[in-house]
Amino acid sequence: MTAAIIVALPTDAAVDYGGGVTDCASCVVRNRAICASLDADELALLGKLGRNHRVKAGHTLLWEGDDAPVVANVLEGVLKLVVAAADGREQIVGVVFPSDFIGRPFGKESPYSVTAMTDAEVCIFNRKSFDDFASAHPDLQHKLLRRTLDELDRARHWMMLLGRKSAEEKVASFLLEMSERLSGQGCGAGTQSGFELPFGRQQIADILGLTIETTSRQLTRMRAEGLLDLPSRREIVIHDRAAMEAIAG
Amino acid sequence: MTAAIIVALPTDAAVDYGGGVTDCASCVVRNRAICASLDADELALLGKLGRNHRVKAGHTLLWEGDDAPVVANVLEGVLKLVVAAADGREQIVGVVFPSDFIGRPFGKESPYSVTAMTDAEVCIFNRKSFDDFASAHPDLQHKLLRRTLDELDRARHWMMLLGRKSAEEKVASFLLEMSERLSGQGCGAGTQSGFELPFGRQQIADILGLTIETTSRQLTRMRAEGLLDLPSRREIVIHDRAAMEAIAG
DNA sequence: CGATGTGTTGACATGAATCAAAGAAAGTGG
DNA sequence: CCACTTTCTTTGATTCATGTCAACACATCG
Repeated sequence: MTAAIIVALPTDAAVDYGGGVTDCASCVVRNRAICASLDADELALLGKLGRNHRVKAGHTLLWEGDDAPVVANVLEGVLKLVVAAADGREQIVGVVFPSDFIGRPFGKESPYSVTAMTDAEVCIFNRKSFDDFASAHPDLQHKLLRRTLDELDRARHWMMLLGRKSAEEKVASFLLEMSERLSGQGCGAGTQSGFELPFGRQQIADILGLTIETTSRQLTRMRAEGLLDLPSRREIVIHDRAAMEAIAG
Repeated sequence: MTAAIIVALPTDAAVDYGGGVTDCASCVVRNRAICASLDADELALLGKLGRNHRVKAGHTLLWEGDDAPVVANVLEGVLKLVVAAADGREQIVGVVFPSDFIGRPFGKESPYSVTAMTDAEVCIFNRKSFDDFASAHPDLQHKLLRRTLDELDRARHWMMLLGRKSAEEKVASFLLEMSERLSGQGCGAGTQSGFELPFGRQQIADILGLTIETTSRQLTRMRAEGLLDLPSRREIVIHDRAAMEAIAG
């Protein structure tokens, strides 16, 4: 199955936490990330602590259980938060997009792994420095609190899906949520009926707590029923949104 | 005086948000709840905003989807956070104990219902007043942030359980977590091997994303295998903790 | 072109849900 | 304290959704 994950260990040399110096003023997520709470002076200060850093698709930024030395803002790309069992089973517990925050402030170790699903760019901070900075800047902390509360709501909502929904309902819910979150990305207005997923079947399965086969079958069936189209491996076009919502429950 | 803060909630007339005036200085959770971040003066201020309130077992304090007019600290008892589907399926997405915080600060509506599983006592705040107070008190907000981050970690960990674990693993994980959280309660040191659950089989099932029958069968089987004892409906005695941990995965 | 990773499809096995009924406990009222 | 009801739990028989195993199809890429 997913042997790769078990093999790779903290030795992964691809992760050094250096990277380019940050210029916050011109940052693409300046107004959407938690940094939006800061004025020019504060931003300059924080900028000194941050380092831009590229992560290739498939590479892991933070390892579950490791001391988590960094937190970061996502500038570009999509990353997944993964909890794994000893035997290799994986559950994706979160997916983060540009302007989202990653890492565990005020905590010793990372409760999950963070892995890039696409090539990504993140703005990294040493955790300790960030913690100190945050403690001194209530507005930043307020933003972080709001974000964390939103994430918690999302996680709990997802718990309902994982614990109580059928495979069909899971897939429908997933497609609807993704169409929303992905369209939030490209500045285009409203929800799009067609979109490109940043992940493959196995990863959808890991998000939904299903196997890749069940996931594939559900998608095929939905296509057969005219609910959607699958123009290519990662593209989805939802035809009948209302029906999809009815199924999602 | 006890100005009813808000009223009118669906069906359940037992909920009015009046209740006794709060005396924070002598509060049982003074040093464990988020209030621990406040000094005497601040506490007095917050105390004016709070009202003690009793909730009978089975009664609901907050309804999913409703405007959430209040937040609260738990003083005594155990409450559940529930997300329900239209057809009645329920998933318990959180269980809160004394000194825990409930409600959704800085948010419009409650993303889940909050229902007492035992007779409970809570210290209630009008949400708006609390939001304002919190915004003016960074230390309080910091505590709240830490708590929320912890809750998020716990929720994500639970997602792994819901999405990927077998019924047997779920029950074992549940028993271990409960034995820890419940012993955290009574000031007794360390984890206890025997404890009394504050909920029945159906509720365990709703926490684990199982049916009541499967839950019951797993417990019976574990007893048959000598892993545990079930002295009464709600009592659990874990005999072989190591084996239980091995099963939990 | 073979080689490799990824997705689809089929046949089959199985864990958990469902349906049904019987037992235990816990209330209730006499 | 005893019948009686109600609620909760256990147990059994059966079904069904999803997992598992296996083969194949389809891209993509040296």
